[in-house]
Amino acid sequence: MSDHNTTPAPLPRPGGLAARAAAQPTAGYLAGLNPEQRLAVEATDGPVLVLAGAGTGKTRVLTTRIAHLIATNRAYPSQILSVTFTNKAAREMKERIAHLAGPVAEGMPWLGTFHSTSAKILRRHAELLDLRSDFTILDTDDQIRLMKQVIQAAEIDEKRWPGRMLAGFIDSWKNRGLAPKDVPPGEASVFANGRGGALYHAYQERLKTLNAVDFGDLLLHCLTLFREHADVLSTYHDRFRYILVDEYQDTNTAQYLWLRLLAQGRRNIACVGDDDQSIYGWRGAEVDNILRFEHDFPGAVVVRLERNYRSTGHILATASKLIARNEGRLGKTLRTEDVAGEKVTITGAWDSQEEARLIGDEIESLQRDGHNLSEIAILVRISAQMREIEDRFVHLGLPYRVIGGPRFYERAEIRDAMAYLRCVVSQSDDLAFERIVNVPKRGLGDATIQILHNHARATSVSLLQSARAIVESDELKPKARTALRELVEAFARWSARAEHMPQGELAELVLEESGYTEMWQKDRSADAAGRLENLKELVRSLDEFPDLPSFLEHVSLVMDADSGETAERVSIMTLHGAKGLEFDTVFLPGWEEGLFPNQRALDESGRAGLEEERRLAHVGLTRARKRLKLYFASNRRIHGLWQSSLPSRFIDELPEEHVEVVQAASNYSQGGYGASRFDRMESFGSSYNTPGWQRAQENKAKANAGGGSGFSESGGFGGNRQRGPMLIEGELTAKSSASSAYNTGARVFHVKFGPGSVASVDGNKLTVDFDKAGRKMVLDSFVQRGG
DNA sequence: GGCCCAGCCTTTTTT
DNA sequence: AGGCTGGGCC
Repeated sequence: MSDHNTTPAPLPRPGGLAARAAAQPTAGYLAGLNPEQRLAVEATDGPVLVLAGAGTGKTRVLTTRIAHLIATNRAYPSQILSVTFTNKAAREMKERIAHLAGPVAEGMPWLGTFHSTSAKILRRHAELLDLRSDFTILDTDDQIRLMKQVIQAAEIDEKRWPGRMLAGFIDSWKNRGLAPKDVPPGEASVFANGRGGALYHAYQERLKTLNAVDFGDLLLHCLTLFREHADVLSTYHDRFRYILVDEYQDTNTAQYLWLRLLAQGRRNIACVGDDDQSIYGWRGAEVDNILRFEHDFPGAVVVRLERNYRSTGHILATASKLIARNEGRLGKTLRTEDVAGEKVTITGAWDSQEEARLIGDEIESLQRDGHNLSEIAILVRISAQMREIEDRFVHLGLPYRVIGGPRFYERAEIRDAMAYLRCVVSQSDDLAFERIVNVPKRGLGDATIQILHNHARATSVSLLQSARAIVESDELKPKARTALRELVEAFARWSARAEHMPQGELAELVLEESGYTEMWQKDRSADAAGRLENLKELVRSLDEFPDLPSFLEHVSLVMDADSGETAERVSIMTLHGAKGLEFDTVFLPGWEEGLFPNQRALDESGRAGLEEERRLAHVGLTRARKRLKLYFASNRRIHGLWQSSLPSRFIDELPEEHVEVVQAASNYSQGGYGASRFDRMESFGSSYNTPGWQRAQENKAKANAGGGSGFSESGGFGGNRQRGPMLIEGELTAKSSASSAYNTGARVFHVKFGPGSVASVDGNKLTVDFDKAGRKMVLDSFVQRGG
């Protein structure tokens, strides 16, 4: 261990727990750890990297380490910063610490995700970043809507340059810790013919006006805070005696910088991860962070956990052999003391429907043998694969559950309801207001919203405030005006009620009075009932929170609702979704070239993409405890078209001695390509005679001839620039003529009503006698002098 | 302003 | 094939 670590300052004893630990030289919580695990727990000071292979007790090490820090008096629970990626992981850790160390875990205020921890820090120092401490956190949906507005305001063709694409660029910049000014000019110009950087800038300005941040900002603003306010950073250095990081291989650059700034203080940082399970490169994770750890944190202790407690011999050997093909890895050799168990099976099917049939049959037979359905999982590469499997299971009456999919809080009805509540809480949440202003339909369409926007922008107020002013005028037609007035009055009423009413009850009232519930009650579509059910569930969950704002914070950051359902069902999920889970029996369908490894990953990231796909395969294989069953189909429908496909190269990479090729015993199979294929896997082709195989070969030849090497040589966005550069400056702040007070008798011009004379003035409201339209009440921001 | 049709695009997913 | 978006028409 490095010698330059500061010994932690002595702490007052946090009571009974410490006393207990001091009394017993070998504390109970250390019992049962293997030597490596124990080292990982007891190497408390200085940087530590724990390379924890699949199933080697990673979470156990993390939680025991925390218990150890507390029990040996090294830190209070509140002095330990512990970050995870997902809420699920954070929740699980909390539970396990509570189990180990008792209720002290309740006092771990700094155990959370990168994002929730960042949000907590930002709320304390919001003013240093030009934000109010009640800033809103936008989700992806809000983000994209805002991007669209920014793009439109810049008069860029939104068809050519969609908001979602800009969101992608900005997201990846934020993942790399780049503020608008830091984006390399070359990259910034990639979007919208050179205007990407300006749009990023404009987007950030809009966020600031809205007092809002997006997910990326949570980290980015923290970086700014830490860098520009050394005094603030040093208070966190004092506070966080120990830092722990879960799934370190998934950190992106921004998170890495965030950690490094915080770890500068005491250098007590322990990162746990597995480079072989890094599967989020496509969203900015840098495997390099873990590969470079010893370089970044000199003197680091590296502990390898290689004893696998999960899988039987054949399964583990298969997974190890596969992942050994990767070059960019730190290298671990997993071993088990478990029995060899069943060999891994590989089954070839004629097509994806037969594949689904075979899996269904296999599961039914397992079920007959008394296996628990909740110990069976089917892991697919892409969600689209789920459908055929689900169809088959429905047909068989086999209970299943799809994990992942659209999350509760992402459903439209929940987001609508949330938008209502956000407006009740905050007068200035324009995005929320815009979302629900015409839901249910009130006859307030684009035209009305445009008027609201114009006034809001001209007078620097929020949309809701703007609406309040406009209903006092004749700007809108009577119908729209009445509708808007009702809405404005309703919000005033609800906000007043919010003070004293339990939030569940309030939500119910809002949904009722706004007509939102009624809208779904009247809806004849099949899922309307489910949506109403979801709304009820939302109202129920609201009451679990002390107040509305804390509920809203929870929803923005903890966007998952664990249904907690434990009924006996087969689980179907993506390989990504399966990380961290384990099952007795795992089915892995779709091991075909193009699907897995996924062609797009190969096209976009080349060799690195292939290695990531292989890691994904490794994750899939290591989810199984006792039984592992791989499948490939010779024909699969992709985007509606039947395509023939070759078995995945990953199948060829599996060790023969641990794998058994199963003959698909179905009538639909055209022959026994399965069994023989594996025998001759080194020499593709020649002796195969089944139609499927021949088709596959033809297809392969065609693909090769067609220049489908997969690697695009261009790297260019050049070529298709058609429009010249446009003006960028000032597009977002189109202030209308600076209007202040008009005097009685002044001549004014109104776009809709034409010329007229001011009859009287009341603040920003003018009564004007229009030459043609007669007497109208208008807002001064809508008229110009003259006429 | 609202409804209906046509065309588009399709990985993986968290916060 | 299918779900969503955008545009055009009433």
